[in-house]
Amino acid sequence: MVKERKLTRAEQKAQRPLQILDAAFEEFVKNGYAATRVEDIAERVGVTKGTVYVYFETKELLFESMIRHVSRPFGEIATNAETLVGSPPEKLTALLRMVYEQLFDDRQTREVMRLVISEGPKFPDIVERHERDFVNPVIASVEAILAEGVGLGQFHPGPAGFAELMVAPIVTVTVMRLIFGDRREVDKEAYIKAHMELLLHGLHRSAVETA
Amino acid sequence: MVKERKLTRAEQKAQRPLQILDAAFEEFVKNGYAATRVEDIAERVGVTKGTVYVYFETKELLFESMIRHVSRPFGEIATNAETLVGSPPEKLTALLRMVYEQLFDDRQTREVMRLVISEGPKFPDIVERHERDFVNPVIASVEAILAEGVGLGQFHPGPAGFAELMVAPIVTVTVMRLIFGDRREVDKEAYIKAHMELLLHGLHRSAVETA
Amino acid sequence: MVKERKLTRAEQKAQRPLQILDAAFEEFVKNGYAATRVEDIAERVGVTKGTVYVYFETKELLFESMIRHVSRPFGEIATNAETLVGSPPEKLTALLRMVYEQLFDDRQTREVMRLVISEGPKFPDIVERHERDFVNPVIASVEAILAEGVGLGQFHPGPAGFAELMVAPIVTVTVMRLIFGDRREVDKEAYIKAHMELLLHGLHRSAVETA
Amino acid sequence: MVKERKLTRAEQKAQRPLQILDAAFEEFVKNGYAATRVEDIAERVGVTKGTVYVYFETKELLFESMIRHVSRPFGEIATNAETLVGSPPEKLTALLRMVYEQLFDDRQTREVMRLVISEGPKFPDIVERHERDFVNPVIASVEAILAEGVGLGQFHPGPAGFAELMVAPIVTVTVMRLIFGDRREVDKEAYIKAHMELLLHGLHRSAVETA
DNA sequence: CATGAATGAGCATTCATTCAT
DNA sequence: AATGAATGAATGCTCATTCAT
Repeated sequence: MVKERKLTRAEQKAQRPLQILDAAFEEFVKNGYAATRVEDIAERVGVTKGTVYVYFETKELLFESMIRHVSRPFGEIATNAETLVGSPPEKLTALLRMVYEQLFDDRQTREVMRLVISEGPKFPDIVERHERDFVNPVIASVEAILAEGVGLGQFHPGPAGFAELMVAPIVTVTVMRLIFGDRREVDKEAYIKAHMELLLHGLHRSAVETA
Repeated sequence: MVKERKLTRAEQKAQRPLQILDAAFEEFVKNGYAATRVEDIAERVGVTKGTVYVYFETKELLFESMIRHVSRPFGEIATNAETLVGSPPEKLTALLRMVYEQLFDDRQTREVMRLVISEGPKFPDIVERHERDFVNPVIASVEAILAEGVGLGQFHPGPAGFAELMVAPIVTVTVMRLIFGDRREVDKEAYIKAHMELLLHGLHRSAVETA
Repeated sequence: MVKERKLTRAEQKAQRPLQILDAAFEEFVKNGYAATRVEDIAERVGVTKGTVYVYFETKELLFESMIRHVSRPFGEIATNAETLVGSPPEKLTALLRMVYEQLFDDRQTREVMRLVISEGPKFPDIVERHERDFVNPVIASVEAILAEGVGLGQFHPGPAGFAELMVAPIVTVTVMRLIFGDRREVDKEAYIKAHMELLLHGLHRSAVETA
Repeated sequence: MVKERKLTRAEQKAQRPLQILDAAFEEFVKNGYAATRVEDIAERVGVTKGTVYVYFETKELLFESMIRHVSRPFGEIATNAETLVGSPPEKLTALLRMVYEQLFDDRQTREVMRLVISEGPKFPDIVERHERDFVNPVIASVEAILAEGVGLGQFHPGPAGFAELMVAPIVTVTVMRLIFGDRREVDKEAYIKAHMELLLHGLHRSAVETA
């Protein structure tokens, strides 16, 4: 309220599309594409249906714009991955922490994942975008570190062949959060610690023990 | 077509609900709950809209019945887990193979997972069922083996504290299959092998090497 | 239950149409023509929809048959009216008591009146029947007595010109019963007494007093 | 048509609900609640189905609104009754003339009576409203005059105990008009005159004669 | 006769979209 | 830009009616 006073008319108008996109995110996440009413999105912003159509031609385009809108931060991971320092295990640990933050902690990214799963068949574009902007960069970053580790003789080439395995615990805990919400809480730090131990040392005691 | 002649009225009638459930599965999977038309389900069976309502009172009940219908095989895993023999690593490997078959290979279970993710917020019942009939049994079976391994001094208590970590690669590859379909094919056997190696030995070479 | 044992198959079958008509009466009265489901009528008899169609071609014909069925006793009044004895006031009193019994006390006749009012526009036949079998005979009987009374110099020709006036209190209390059910109970005997006094003596005290 | 040009959007909009209510009255009267199609109401106004739903959430609410709409003038009788002057017989006569105008002459009120009779079981609210706004005020007004007449020694306490008896001829002729329409025309003035004579003097000649 | 599965026309209601103001 | 009245196509659901068994 106080802030809004500061905005000029012009600024406020410039905000409209963004407000609509944010409202659209909430509604589409709550109900899915088909079950969401344009009117509910408008209501959430405090405008009428017609206004939404001033900025977005159709509900489909609004949906796609919204996905693009909330997908913005995705690309950063790849960039940041390049700045990591330390040994491969250290870099891997650091990178995976970034993925936890991005995928598990960030509600928007998490819910985009739900929408990609549920609306993907109807909106191939968002699947492609998700692959290009999120999956591929993450996989590439992980692979780079794995390759380095293998090159240095620190990582086994076997499990290192599938970057997906490294991020799987993150994907899984995220999916469970999508499905069960708060009903199945996890001790995040303990989970991450166990995840890292598993990655680096495996379950087998003899292996580590003798090290 | 030829077969149909053989069916008596009574037989045909007994088939109807099953035919409708199967058709409903296909349509709900393709479009999601809201975007699926009862008429399309009927058409797929070769009957008219009204016939669907002879067997299912509402679209919602049809959806829930369909989920129950295709969720039948879930319980078996827990039962079979108890019959496993061998060392904990062997049993774990065998169990995870069963999960691969159930979750990754079986289209119905895979698609139920999609529906649980997308329609869960609207159908809390299917989330509960999925937790009770699938997630919990699998987790419990894995935990039993992990506990045994820890008890025998073969498994580290650290990573063994989270059964989710063991199945995470399966969940992840399944989710990716849901999202990307055939676009991102994986060499399943190589993936499973890497998965098992990772679980048992970890990435770290020194560990294994020195063993 | 016990009674039914006595019925032979044949007898029971002969009953079917009557049972259906009775059930139809209840349902049509409860919901009106349009809002009544043939299935509910069948259910009330303990048969299925199809059975109703064995005996009645359409819902409309069933409705009309039902009206005819429950309208049976109407004609009797006219017959009985002719057997009345006594002075015109005595005969009028006796006749009106018969109308009270027929119209106000008898649930079937009362409810037929409701149906004539509500479904008359759609079923002109039942209006005609009601006029011919009920209204006209009653009016004619009243008129005959009034004419006799006027002829004998006992009744004023003025009010005696409208037989409707004599039965109006009965019609009115019946309509109120249809509308208000038990919510507005009347002391029937007191009402009839007041009705008769009004008819014969009017409200005006001077008139009676000086008599 | 010509007029419409003159209406501004705003004016037209303000008219819409009223137009719809009027159209609804005609259709509901013609067919009853269940057999009336919202689309026919819309068509009568010259708009489409959807427009009706802009103003009325459901068919039921439209029906109830319509009843309220056409029941507006009911309350006036009670108010006007208080302004009557003259002797009790004069006041009674004047009051009953008002009831004739309201109930018998006014098509809307007459048809509301039909709807109360036919739809009352499904819409208890309209029965209550009819009782509160129409029946009770009329009865109360009549009773006040009767009480006054009895108090002045001009009316017999017997028949004066039931106000319903005084209005019964009006109710009856109205019901007959509902049922038979124009088929059974009455000489209204002669009927009213006979009605009044009956009320005040009764049928019995001796009574009046000797007065 | 009786059944009940199947039909299909019908209807209430919803909602994305348009457009005059 | 913003509104919101109006549209009309769509869709869930109902129910009178039919007919093979």
